[in-house]
Amino acid sequence: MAGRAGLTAFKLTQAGAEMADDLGFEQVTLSALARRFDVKVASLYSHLKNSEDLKVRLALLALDELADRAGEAIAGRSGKNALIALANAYRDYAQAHPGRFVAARYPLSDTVAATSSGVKLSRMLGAVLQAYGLSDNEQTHAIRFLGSVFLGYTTLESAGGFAHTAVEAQISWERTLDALDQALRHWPV
Amino acid sequence: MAGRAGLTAFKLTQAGAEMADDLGFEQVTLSALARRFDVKVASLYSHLKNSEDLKVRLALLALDELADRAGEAIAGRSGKNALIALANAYRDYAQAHPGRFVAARYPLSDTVAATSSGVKLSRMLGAVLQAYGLSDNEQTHAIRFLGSVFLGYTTLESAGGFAHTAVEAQISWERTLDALDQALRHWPV
DNA sequence: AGGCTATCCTACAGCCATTAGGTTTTCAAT
DNA sequence: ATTGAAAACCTAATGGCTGTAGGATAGCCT
Repeated sequence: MAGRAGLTAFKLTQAGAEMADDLGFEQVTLSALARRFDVKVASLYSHLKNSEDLKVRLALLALDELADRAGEAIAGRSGKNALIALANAYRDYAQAHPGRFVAARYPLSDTVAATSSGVKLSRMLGAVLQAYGLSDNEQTHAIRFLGSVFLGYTTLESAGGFAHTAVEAQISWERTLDALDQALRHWPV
Repeated sequence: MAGRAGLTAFKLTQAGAEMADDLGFEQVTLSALARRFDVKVASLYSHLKNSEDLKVRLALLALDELADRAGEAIAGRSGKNALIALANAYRDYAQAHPGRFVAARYPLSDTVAATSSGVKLSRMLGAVLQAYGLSDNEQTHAIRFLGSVFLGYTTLESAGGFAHTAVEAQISWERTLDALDQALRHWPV
């Protein structure tokens, strides 16, 4: 026997995130995680409340990482440049970490969601929108609009929804960003 | 004993769709379905290949229904009116049938997807876009853009993503549609 | 050294999916 | 009306996953 595995909730979450990217979010089970650490499943319950707990941790990790990248992307930029940088960070993350990206959409309770990096992300969208000079209420509408486009586009793309047409996805993405900028500059009061 | 249940793949799919809307797509299991028909699980295998088969059938059913409603919505309309009608049909369906709406996003194989009503839906988007006079290539980009917005917005809304701000979701939706129309009318060549 | 505590274990129970192979109902053809 | 095959449904068994209860043990602290 080679001593203890030295498990932590964090290590488990980290490993789960890697598994999610490699095998898919739905393949991340406590059983698979236990196999990976050469440990019995029951042992995981010392570190995780249950399998739901693991999924929530994965969601929070993904939101954290996503918010970090978004923050770096918009640093020192504003206006359309900031918009493009944030959008690309979002899309790049989804492509580099498909499993984590699915995890980021795992439904969280209201209280957990309120303390997640999801709100950070939402505030960053607001920061990017500053340059477009909208009122507070309109900014909220615009944040929802932006969030919808980012989520929808990356979801469709990562699900292979664009793979069947010969038309380049990269161009579609550029058009999408241009269209967004256009819509924001002429926001329908 | 009260005779046979008279199962069919269609009846099972129908019941599964109702269960999805009532309890959530992920709660639709062969076991639950068997309980509902007061039948043993193994009996279902005479009608369904396996549980994956059931999920695919649910996805196809949902895409079918969605395409039907979208088709009715745009009949006799064009331009922004058609866009709004299609968008509302999409959103209404997602709200009325949350479980089916999740099912509609269940990943399909390329060959199955190609024969699904998803392509119908995509062609309807193209039809709506006719009024905006885009080239063939640009229309493909615009279809992806529209699909992204519809999917993203309804996903966020049905996941309760807009419930925390006091700002009305209905207004956000109207702004979103106006913004879409704006972007399409001034499509970035 | 002794003891505490976190860590990890065995054992068990429950739910779900799937397969193999048997029984019963239905229905069409005699 | 009988029969015989196909369809519908069943029992039984396997294996994977989650979760709980309670026991053993390693590492650390005094």
